[in-house]
Amino acid sequence: MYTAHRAVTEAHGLFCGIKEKNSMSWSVMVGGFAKNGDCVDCFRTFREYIRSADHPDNYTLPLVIRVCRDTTDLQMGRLIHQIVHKFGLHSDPFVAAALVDMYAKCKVIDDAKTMFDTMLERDLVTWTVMIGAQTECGSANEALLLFDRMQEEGIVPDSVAMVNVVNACAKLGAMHKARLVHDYISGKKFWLTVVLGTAMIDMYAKCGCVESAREIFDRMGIKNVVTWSAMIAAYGYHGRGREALDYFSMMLMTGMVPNSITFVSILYACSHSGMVEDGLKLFSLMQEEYGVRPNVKHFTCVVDLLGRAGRLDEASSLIKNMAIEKDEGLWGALLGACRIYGHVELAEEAARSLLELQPENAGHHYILLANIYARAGKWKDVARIRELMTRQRLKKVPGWTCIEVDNKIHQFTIGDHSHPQLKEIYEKLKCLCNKLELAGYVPDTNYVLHDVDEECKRGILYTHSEKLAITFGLSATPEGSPIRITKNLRVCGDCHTFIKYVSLVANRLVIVRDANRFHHFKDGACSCGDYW
DNA sequence: ATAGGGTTAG
Repeated sequence: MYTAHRAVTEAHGLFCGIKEKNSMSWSVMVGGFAKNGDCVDCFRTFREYIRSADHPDNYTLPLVIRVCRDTTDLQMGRLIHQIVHKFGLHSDPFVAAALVDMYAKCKVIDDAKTMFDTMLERDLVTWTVMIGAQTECGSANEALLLFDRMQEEGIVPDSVAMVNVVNACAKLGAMHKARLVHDYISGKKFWLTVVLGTAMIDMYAKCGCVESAREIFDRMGIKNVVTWSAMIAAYGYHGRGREALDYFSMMLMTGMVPNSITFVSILYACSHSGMVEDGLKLFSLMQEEYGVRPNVKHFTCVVDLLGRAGRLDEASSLIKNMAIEKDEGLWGALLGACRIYGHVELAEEAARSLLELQPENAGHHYILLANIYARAGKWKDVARIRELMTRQRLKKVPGWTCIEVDNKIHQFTIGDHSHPQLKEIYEKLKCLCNKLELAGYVPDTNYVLHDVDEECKRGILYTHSEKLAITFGLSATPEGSPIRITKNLRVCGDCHTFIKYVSLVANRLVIVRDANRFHHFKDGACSCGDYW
């Protein structure tokens, strides 16, 4: 009773008074601490339990494993896995599912997979956890294959399982697959819970179709703050700031209280649509009316907002005066703005602060800085940066682009020649470029940082994965149908121009999902207003 | 009076 009311101190008092504790009393106490978020007390009680009992039971173990998951304490997780082994409980489906989930959330997919593969009996939850694990660790494609395998083995999914499948589609941005999954959900008459509905909104939005996302939204009887935030975010990253603001007002009118994430979504929406004043107003409203303390993400949105509008000094002083810890994304936003406006000095300052944080994708930031130097014609500095990168063995993350054709996903990666039609595609791309150039396209070799001649630079631009994917898409899909591509990095300026001309010359709608947002290309223009 | 899986940003 006490643990149910989060009165864990009282519960512990009573617990200490019990002379002969059985496994049930231990598990209630451990679970009580776990529910309350007291991970130190939870682990301590668990240790006492192990010491006093002959062996731990399979009720208590999942509880502590879950705490390891929530705190991503892999070390503790592995220790508990050893205990599980020692007592031969690794084939218990409850314990095993908890372990798989813990490994996945700690991003060690190999251990999750080994655990899953060696299990004797897998039930719905175990499969669901593993499907989620693959998505979590960046193999959404694998997740969808697992879902097929699960069905082959006769396991019938429920709505929680479907949330994980829907998430995999969202991560992939695979529209055909999304439609198939949607049909499946409708056909099997799953109860459209708030969570499943919200996940589907997110899926459609991330597959590039806000309209379908909205249809789901409209049909949902019950919506929570997450549902509204997902819809607002969707309009935001599709560059439809006006509608994001409309939905935000509607949300307030229904009496729904926005949270910290809602404000990140709406601020982000403002920045992507260049609605500076609206964004700044919301930033103060958030603090004054809703008592939401701005975190580093909110500040990043505002820096982005100011930076894109060219108000670099305000952005930079906002960063200087803020009282919370600065992170990679924050400085990255400032650096990005410097790139747009060619502000070399501020870029150097941002890059210096950024690199002090020893970021994981240092290579990316160096490249951004090198881009800024290149634009300013400072080739010596470009060379210096490249040398630094070589010395530190920093590599550029290889760019890839995916396109879904006939329910199959084709991936194009720089330097990867595995696509069977690649030679043909290169020929077609050359031919396409000729047409585009006749229409006015001029390749922008400023985006090539290698110190080679103009002709070589043009050659390098040819290999950009989005160009290959689009060329392939043009011939592999019916005339007039939209082309949807997903890529892992941001579109380069030259490819952005290239795609504009494709939409004009081939008369196609091209929808690009990049690392940050969506671009809808139509009749030679892009929805981002060349601002990304 | 005890156990494992789910949604929004970046």
